Amino acid sequence: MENSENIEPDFHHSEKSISFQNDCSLSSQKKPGKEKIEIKRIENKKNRQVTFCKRRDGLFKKAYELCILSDAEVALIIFSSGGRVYEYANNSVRGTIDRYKKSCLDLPSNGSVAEPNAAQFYQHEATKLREQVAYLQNQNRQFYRIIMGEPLTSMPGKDLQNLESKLEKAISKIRARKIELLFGEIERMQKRELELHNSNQFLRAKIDENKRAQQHMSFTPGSSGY
Amino acid sequence: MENSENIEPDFHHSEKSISFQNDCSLSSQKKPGKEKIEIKRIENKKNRQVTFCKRRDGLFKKAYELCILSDAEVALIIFSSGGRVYEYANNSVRGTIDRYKKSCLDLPSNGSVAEPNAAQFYQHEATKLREQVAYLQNQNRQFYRIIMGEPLTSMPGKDLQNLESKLEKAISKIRARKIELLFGEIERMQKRELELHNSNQFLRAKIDENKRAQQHMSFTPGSSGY
DNA sequence: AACTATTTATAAGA
DNA sequence: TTCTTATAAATAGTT
Repeated sequence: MENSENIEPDFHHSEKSISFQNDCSLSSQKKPGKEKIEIKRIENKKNRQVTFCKRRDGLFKKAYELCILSDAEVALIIFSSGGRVYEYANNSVRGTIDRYKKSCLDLPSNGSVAEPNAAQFYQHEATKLREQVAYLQNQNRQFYRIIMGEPLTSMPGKDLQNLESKLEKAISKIRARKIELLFGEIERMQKRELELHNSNQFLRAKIDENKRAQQHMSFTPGSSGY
Repeated sequence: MENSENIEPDFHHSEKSISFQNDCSLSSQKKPGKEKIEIKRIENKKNRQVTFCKRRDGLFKKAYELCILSDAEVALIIFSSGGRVYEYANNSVRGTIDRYKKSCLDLPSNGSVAEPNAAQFYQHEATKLREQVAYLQNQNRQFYRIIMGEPLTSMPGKDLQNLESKLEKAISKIRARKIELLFGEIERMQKRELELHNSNQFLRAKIDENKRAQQHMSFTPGSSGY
């Protein structure tokens, strides 16, 4: 289509790899971009829909592979933003949901809780949610303390260690990101410099042209001769 | 990561491209293997377990991204081959299952609802708690993202700077606290040492006393002394 | 739907 | 368990 590359598609990869050793500055605009995206809601409706389909299928495939490779049981329910439902299960969605409910309610003393009633289920869920709330509140408090400068008394040594390493990682990440931004800035400036240089040359040429024109004028005022 | 290839790209890739034209039998074992696998049950138990964990996490991540990008609602239930349950949902597993049931129009998990009032009560409570969880999760979002390793794209440079310094302070604080704890420990140990020392002296005194008493005894046997 | 440059996931090794 | 690294797989933007 666009290039002669198509003649030998088998060597596509070796050809591609050669491009790794070269600086891309000359050819960076040759190929259309397929870029990293950040994980946030896609505003364009069409794109969102397309991405939904692609990633939904990808997710189903991964779920399938997990089942086969690891001998697991999976149920996956997806509602699109338009409200349509898609499902995957290696056994059956319903069966896996039932197993899930049982696993939530299972009591070691009771051999078979055939069909736990709804009240028990919601009660259990409420308990879980309360735990989650407690956890989140605690985390929130910790965050607040750390950032806002309250003392760290009462935190066990092991948690401190854990937190320290997490923060270290966060800082590394921040620094990497800053460097990335700096490089972006440099690139932008280089581009701008090039633009200015070009426009400069253009202007100089223009000026020279004007000068020459004026010289002609002064040598041959009012005349159209050589 | 990708740039690290630049160290010896020529060697690496020329070898690879040669392998296109040659039989691989001589060099196929040169590189440590990271190979394509076929999708079938992994027989080695350890490998199966490791693969399960990795792919489970990958699946959760993909599910999360699908939710955010495409504004979808997802519930994902996984049972490992060992029978442990893992779940992911952007809202709540239970809520999404309920929605799923409704969308199927005939998936009553329980034919007869034994205690509708109790169930309603807990369901209401669960709903409230879910709201609270959502609120707290939102409140914690920044912290969670940073600490749990989500990307920092989209954060302006100034915020990054700010965050970095806050985390730096937090780390200093953590280290100070750790040192404090260490000093506390040392102090405790010093105190303990002193106690032991004192008790030691006391015991020595006691022993000396006993010795002297025995010497007196041996000098004046059968006598009550003075 | 198909293509492909990139990014992301991950199998194996340390 | 966590990190690394080579490779396979997924996918974003185009056509």
